[in-house]
Amino acid sequence: MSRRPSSHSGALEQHFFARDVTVVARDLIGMLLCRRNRRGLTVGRIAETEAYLAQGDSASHSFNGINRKNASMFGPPGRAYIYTIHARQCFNIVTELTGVASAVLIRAVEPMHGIRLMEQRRSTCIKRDLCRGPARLCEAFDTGGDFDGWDLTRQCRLWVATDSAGDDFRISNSPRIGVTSAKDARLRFFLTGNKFVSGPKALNR
DNA sequence: AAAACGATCTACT
DNA sequence: GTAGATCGTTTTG
Repeated sequence: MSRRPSSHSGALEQHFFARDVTVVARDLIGMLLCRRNRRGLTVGRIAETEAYLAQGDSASHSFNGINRKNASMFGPPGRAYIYTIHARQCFNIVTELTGVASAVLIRAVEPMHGIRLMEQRRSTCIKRDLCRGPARLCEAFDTGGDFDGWDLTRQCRLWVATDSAGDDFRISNSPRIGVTSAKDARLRFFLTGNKFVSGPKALNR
């Protein structure tokens, strides 16, 4: 029978996120992004991430210091940082110690559960396009700007969970993790050969 | 007040 | 693979 991931996959705790941002970005590959509200439960396996460093990363929103918009990046690890661009949302997870403004952008997840709900939110039935891309997955999971600063370790409404053995969402094949250095010291991580990643660059590796 | 700029997406070849 | 759409925020005059 179908088992609920909330009963077998515990939410990641704060100490998981209180580590080097590139390590967290890599370790998040294969973890589960979970969202629950009155409409139901949606779960996706994290397929692509990107690390934004606290130091020397001109592409990071924290590069020019704290302001009203990016304040969550300077807060405790394990919180959400949600940014709006092109009238769309991007979902980040704050890492390292409080005051160290690093974060991991979730670029793509593989739909695992609640696909019907994702299809409704996204207005498409093309599974590959449901959660491929940072703004698309935000729409599929209905993670609006309200979640900026949200504590993702509480296992409530929106959280990140381990892919613990025995539940319905276990990774069947050992994921091969690809790494590519990008400009401005950014780092991307993704499952090689996974079709649920956001761009052709990742697909080709 | 106007223009330029994005951590993007869709549609189409 | 890429042209065109998109719109809030920042920069410019």
